[in-house]
Amino acid sequence: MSKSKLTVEHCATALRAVIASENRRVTSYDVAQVAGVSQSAVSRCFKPGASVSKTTYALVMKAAALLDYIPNAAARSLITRRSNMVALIVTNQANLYYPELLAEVSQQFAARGKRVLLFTLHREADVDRVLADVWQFQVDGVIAAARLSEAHIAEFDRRRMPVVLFNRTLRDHSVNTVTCDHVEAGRMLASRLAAAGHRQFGIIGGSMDSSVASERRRGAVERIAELGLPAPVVVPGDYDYRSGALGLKAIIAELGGVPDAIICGSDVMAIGCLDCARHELGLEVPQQLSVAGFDAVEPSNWISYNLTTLRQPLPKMAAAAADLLCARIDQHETDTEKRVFSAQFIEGATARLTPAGARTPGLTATGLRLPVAIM
Amino acid sequence: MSKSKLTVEHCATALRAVIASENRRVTSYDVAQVAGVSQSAVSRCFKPGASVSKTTYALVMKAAALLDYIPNAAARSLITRRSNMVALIVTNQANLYYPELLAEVSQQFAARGKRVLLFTLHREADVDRVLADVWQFQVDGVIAAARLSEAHIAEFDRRRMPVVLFNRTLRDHSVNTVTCDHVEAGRMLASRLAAAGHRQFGIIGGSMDSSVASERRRGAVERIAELGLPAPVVVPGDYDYRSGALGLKAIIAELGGVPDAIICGSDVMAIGCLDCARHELGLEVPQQLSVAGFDAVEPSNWISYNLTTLRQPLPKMAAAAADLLCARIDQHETDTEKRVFSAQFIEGATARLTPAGARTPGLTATGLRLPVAIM
DNA sequence: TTGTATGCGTTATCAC
DNA sequence: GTGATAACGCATACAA
Repeated sequence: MSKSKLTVEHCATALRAVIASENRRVTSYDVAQVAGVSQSAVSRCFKPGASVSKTTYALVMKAAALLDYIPNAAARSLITRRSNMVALIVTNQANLYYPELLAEVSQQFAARGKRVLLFTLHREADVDRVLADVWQFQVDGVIAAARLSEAHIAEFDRRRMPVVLFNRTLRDHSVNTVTCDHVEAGRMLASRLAAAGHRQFGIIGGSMDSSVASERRRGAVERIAELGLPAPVVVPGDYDYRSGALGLKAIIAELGGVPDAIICGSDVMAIGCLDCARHELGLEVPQQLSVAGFDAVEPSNWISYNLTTLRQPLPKMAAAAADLLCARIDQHETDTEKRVFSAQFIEGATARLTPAGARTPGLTATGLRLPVAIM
Repeated sequence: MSKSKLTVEHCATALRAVIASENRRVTSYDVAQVAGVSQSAVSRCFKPGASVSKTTYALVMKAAALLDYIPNAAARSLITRRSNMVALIVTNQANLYYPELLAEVSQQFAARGKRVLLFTLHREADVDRVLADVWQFQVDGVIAAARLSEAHIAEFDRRRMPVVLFNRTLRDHSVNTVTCDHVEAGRMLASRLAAAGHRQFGIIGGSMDSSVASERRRGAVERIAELGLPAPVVVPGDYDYRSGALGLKAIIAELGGVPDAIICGSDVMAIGCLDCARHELGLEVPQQLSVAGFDAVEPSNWISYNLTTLRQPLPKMAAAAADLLCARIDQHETDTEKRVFSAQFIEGATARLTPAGARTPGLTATGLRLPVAIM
């Protein structure tokens, strides 16, 4: 062990004692002192592409390690005007039904050197308080997976805060969005079911302020009308298991019989509907009733359900959201873009997907058979 | 509209233009200028219990509103040494199987004026990189719901970083923890099942580095031994649906027959086991086989499963974690405390919970009947 | 490549 | 109650 090394280490431990007694943090000045260089040299060593000599760098890193020095992100953000934090605003609902979303978003940003500050809404009314916090914390951008008003979006603009809406759209506003085409998904599902001969549909929607569920419903209703089928019975739902059972019973009551197919605004409701149909009402699914959902959550794939559903490409959507936001933050991109992904159809086994033909006549509520519809 | 008001508003709009042209942020100096007071007066107005006159306060708030001024948390934290952020370190697994956890923790801290910065681990190996970020971002404390080594905990101490371990314990270390008593839960489950006459157990554990699953397993194994029952067959699992089916088959293979009961380290595995037993192997549950899990995740309550399981009081645990951490942060509490909650038994319908008696003889693999065991 | 000097936006300390 | 002034810890323009 060389003499100079000994000196450096002694110096470091002595300084650590001083720092501890003064009850302050280790700063770049401390490192500079131990390393025998200036504070700016230390600063440069922690900046990726800076011009520092090999020897200075080694000295500084040695001293930093001895002192357990780590740059203070708050102080850095003050001058760089970059906090390397992004806000993720998410409703509890989204959190419960897409548990992967948080992890995906978090990792996509981590890979881009940014961390996620979490803002959960338990009620939509909280949005004002939450936004006030978002401004305070100096995040570099926002991923909003919650319902925001036009006024709120306008505030983002006013504060020049980059934002990407996730599965939300806002007409008449140039704002970055990443969405799954829920209208298309609803249409696709209706088409497939109609092609298999279903005529009378029931639809269990989401809560009234959920744009996702309402778009799915709209797509299905549109397509059913285009195909000239009887108007579906539409009942509201609350996105939960119980809603599925309640919705099914409400539809049967209103229709005075069992429909050919039930389209649910989410998998959890579809599973609730399915369990009710099979275990409470004793209906054979899909022989007497087809049931379909949306989202392809994990349980939809379990043997007991094997649900017919549509999958959102969540990992790709999270990556797209991170890309859009980082482009605005780091490359000062100003053009806005709307990235729309298609849902992927999962056949499952809770819906008949081929025409029943003569093999199983009389399954529809109306007793009428539809020729294979054009998809 | 009074003359002075007009002046203030004009002044504000003019200043906003200047600020925009200089491409800088709105600061407390700007507000002070518009309000006609000093910068420190503005600062005081935004500090909850400060001494400011009614009129000054009104002037400042008016000016702040006109300028869309919000205090900069980064600058504040530099001097107060408080960022009002806490880190939540969580594995992807925990995120997937306890989706409520994130929301609960986030809201508990929001209620205490703190925000959650999210750190997800996709591999345990990431922990070093993640911790480096935790230090950088100057969080006030850490909730760790991931496996941390003794060395890592020691680093928390060294950096004087308050930390609460969530569902993790570390022997020989005085550190705040909030846990569910998983050993007790495992024992409780074994007792109940043994009391109902089950003799031969199979256990599907969690992955080998999951303390939660291993504690549950240990509790069950201990209790089974205490009751003098045959040694259970223990196989590892991976916390996922597929592990449940694989585990069941492995147990049957090793045992050369169907055991009386399977205890799974998590609900998801229990559900996988259940589906395999019923739909692949054609076993009647619970008549031919009892299956139990842990966690009481939402699907465990669905009609198709109605699982016998144990619930962790997650909301209370999240609140306790927030309390402990905030006490250390805000009241500089130095004593450490371990808060242990009991799991709540959920009867469900996938396990026989009363002695079979003479009604259904010969159900056990060994054909022997156990007298009601002492709980 | 390196060191000096300055500013980021706030809170805290002190006189007044 | 109010206003000047000094930190907080870092990055950067500039001179050397």
